[in-house]
Amino acid sequence: MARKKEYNEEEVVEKAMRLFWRNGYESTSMQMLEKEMGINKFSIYSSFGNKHGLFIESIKCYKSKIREMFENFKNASNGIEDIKQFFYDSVSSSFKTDEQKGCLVTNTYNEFSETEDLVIKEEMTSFMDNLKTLFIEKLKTDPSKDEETVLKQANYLVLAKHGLAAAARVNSKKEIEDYIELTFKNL
Amino acid sequence: MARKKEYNEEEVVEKAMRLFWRNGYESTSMQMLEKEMGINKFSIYSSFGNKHGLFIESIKCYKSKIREMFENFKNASNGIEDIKQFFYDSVSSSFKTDEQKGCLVTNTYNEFSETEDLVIKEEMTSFMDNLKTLFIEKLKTDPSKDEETVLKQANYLVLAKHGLAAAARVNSKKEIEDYIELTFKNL
DNA sequence: AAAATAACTAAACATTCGTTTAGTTATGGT
DNA sequence: ACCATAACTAAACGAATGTTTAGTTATTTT
Repeated sequence: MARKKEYNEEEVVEKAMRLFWRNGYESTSMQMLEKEMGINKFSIYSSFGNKHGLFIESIKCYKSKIREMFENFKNASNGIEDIKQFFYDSVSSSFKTDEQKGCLVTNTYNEFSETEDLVIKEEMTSFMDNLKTLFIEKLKTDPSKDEETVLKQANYLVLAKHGLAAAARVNSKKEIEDYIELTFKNL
Repeated sequence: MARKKEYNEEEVVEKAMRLFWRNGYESTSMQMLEKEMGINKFSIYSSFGNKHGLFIESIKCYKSKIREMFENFKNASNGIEDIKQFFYDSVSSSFKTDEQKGCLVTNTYNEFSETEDLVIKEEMTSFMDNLKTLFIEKLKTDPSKDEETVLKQANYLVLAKHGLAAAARVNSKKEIEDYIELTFKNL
């Protein structure tokens, strides 16, 4: 054995994740990552292979960060009201850390949409699919809704979430809240 | 006087605009632009100064392309039904040319959100503000709506349009249509 | 027809990108 | 205590970026 790493991989990945979130993949350079992560380029490369590997790891980090939020959402038992709360939560969390822009998933999907990067693409669509599945689950708690309606409304909510994510920084908090209210008015 | 230009500036700008639309600003290189526009780098630089200048010109081109659509929308006189039609139109136009991804405005706003590029930023917010103004105008045709409701619903529609733009390629046409239906259900 | 000038081509430019390499420092086991 | 080895620093790498320059071609004016 030999010398120990002077940094914690999980910690530096989280820092990278936030930087990627702020700037997107292409606009985040290795120099910026070096500074933000507080470690040398060599260390980044020996820990994560290359920039792409670091990004994948950042996505995984995001995933685990978001898992808790999803878990809470999943375990709640007030149907549509939970979805609504989820909307509010996701907004307030992106207002809380107001450096972050919108939703990492939406941003990343947009940036990689023209590439052939299937790993990234599948990771992103899996995020969206999971969300849709949760919405369906919640909507099903209302027995008066037939299957078609549930699916329709779930798709609607996924798209509404997209709108929220895309506009979370350009619109005011009040506008966002009004939007959520109206979104749930006829569900 | 001397030699004439062998290309039409308007034509090549439109080609540049479509390329920027597909790839975003950063991911579109001068080499790609050279090929797509069909003219030499030198010609691009002598006509538009630099890459940024060409992009500004591309935005102006987009603006004039969209103006017609906006004008039609403005002159229609069926209130909310016109807004709904506008939603369908903007979706079908982005499905028609399925190379284009979502909405140029939303994409650009996302890409430039972290920069200090005020020219671009203002150009983008002006697009959004114009849209909101039109929505307000349409919603006002219903005398039963008070001013607050109109404003609230206009904001709602702007955000819904965002969601549509962000998800126009990842979701199926049917899902998009259902989304539009539900969006207008309680307006 | 010749001179002037603007538009063309293509190569070179400096800079930045992601990545690698060479050399140093620190820590582990024997 | 010493050697092996892993983690560090910093400089260099080639490729790609946006931009400029030098040199050629074509068109207008006199």
